[in-house]
Amino acid sequence: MPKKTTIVTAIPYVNSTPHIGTLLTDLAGDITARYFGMRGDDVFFTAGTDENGLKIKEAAEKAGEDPFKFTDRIAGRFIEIFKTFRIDYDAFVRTTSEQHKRAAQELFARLKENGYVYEDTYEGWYDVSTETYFKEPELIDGKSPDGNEVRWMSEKNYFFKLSAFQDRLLEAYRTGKIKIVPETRLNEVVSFIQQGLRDTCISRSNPGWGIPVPGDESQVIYVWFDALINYITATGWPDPGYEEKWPATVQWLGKDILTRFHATLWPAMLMGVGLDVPLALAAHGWILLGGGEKLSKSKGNLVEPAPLATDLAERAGCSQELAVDAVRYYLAATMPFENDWVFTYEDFDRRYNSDLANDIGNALNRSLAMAHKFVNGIVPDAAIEEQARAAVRAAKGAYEGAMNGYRIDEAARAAVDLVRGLNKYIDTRAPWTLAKANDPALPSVLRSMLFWLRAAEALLRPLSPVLSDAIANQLGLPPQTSWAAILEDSSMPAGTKLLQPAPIYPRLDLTAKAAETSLPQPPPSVSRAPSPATPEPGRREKTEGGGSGASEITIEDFMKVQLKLGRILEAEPLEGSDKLLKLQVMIGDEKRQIVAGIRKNYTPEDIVGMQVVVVANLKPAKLRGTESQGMLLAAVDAEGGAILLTPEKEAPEGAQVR
RNA sequence: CGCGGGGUGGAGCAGUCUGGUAGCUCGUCGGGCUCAUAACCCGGAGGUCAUAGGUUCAAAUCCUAUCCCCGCACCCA
Repeated sequence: MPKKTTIVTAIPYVNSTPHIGTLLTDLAGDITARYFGMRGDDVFFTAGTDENGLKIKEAAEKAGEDPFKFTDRIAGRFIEIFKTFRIDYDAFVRTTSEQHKRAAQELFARLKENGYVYEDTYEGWYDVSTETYFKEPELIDGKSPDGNEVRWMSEKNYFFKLSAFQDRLLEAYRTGKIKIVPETRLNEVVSFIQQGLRDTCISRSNPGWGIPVPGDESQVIYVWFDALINYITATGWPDPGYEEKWPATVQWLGKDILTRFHATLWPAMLMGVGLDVPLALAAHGWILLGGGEKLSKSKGNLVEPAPLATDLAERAGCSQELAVDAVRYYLAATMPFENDWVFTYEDFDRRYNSDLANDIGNALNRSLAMAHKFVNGIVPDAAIEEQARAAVRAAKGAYEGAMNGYRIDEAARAAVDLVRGLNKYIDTRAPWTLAKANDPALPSVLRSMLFWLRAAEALLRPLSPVLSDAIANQLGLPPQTSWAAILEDSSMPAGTKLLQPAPIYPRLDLTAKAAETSLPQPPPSVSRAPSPATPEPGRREKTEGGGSGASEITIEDFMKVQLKLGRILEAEPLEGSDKLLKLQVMIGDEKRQIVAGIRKNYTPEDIVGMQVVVVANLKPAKLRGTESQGMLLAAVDAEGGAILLTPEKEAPEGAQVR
């Protein structure tokens, strides 16, 4: 009987755009699910979207949309991102679904039956935009502490007796019944609980959006309370059969929602209805932008994952699918736990080159090249050297240890370290020297190298499945999906016909100049909102240290960029790419070939004859093997598509733009 | 004394619980190799481990004090 493993992920609130931080939680879940799946567990992996709450209703109204349409649309965006990034969940719970509504109401009703829910009157100044009550002394000039309008509310609400669970929760943490990852956060949780838990209000007056309190249509279940329930909705609860899938083996979430919600309220809710608590709560940190600022939906300073991948695909010349896996790898390798991680495009590029293109790509490339040169591309029937076996065993062990503690960053490191070890091994054993000397050890060394690569393919697979597929493919084998097979000779069978090596991840040109100019403010940067005009007092400006694009530039800097007006003469799709168009653009009397990633929104017919703004002094770059002598300016829409900038009226060609 | 996290070579981190020659990746300098994607391998330079005291044969690690940074309504991973 395979082991049952349930992995659940915190669900994002659908009031805005998904970004790389949103993805982190689900990616962690997906990687965990893939890993345990390879180990042979019967994995159940869930994701979802949080769609209730007054805030959603208001966001919908603001957008002039019916809330159902609005949530469909936004949830669709998240689902799209998850699909693009191969978040391969088994169940997806939208909290507006009937199934969830039923589970939430049932749980509420049972808690009430068990005496953990009571009614009381809640009075205070209510800030609608944040759905928070304030007490009189907390108000500033009759407004909420952050300046929102408040209104006096006095309403009957339902309360959850959280206080009754204090001892049981402490017990669960002291005995390790619920494990917290990383362990450092355990202190935080315990000290929070020890400070004393207060009963929490779990309903709001019904605004016509949300899940009604069972038996009292005047109230809806508080959005946080309802959202947590999604984890058991996914298992089919309260219908029989859910026992197979609950409790969760691990729940993934961000560190911000650990203490107050997932480590206290949620287990208490489960205890209140006699359900098991999750075995582990894994809380990752945040990915911050260059200035150390938190990525936040409300601040709008987002790095969106899809454009990040698209941009990489174009700059590096790899497929979109592989670029997605590069982003997956990057996020996995830098997954923050104890500390937050500062994201910069420079760091992203560096990591891509060093780990993916250089270490992994080159190891595969040189190994295959040698196998073709020395043994005709057929895996020789020779013993695998003990050194190779030992290296694989060690890496596998390190990886398992990391994953047991849900340390995805460490697992990623174990995988790349294995490949680094291979590069050392190759240099030490120098097959090219053995070949010259007709040394009989040559076939063994070659098979060892290939065996080593095969193991790396397996270790990388949970992180970057498409990359692993590509490696397997070049090795002439089906994907290695069995964890147990990693150490077996048969994982790299003698007689296997190897394919010709071909770069999976072409290197990015990161010469100093290239980093500044041809690193075109990648699309995502456009969505980085300008920082507030007046920096918050007390917040230090961190612009030094090669900080990312957030820093200010002088007019001189800007003037270095030569923008000119051009007209598109010809346009045709670029072979081998579904994003790129090859354009011939007239800039005054100069004709330029420009490759642009605009195919998502434009067909060649659309744009021939159009006037566009061209960066004229951009260092030429090769995209998909075709030279591009400039770039077009475009705005980026929510889906990462480009919207070309064009003059408001016909302007002289070749004109300066400033 | 509100709670919590952090300050380690140019950058990003590990090491701190269980004191014992300061480690990794990137960058940089030099060398090697030529199988390979100007990649790969080896070596060097560069750190008084925030500061000041203390414990100890020995402190990045333990203790005390101080300074600085970052979170901590809601939302957000």
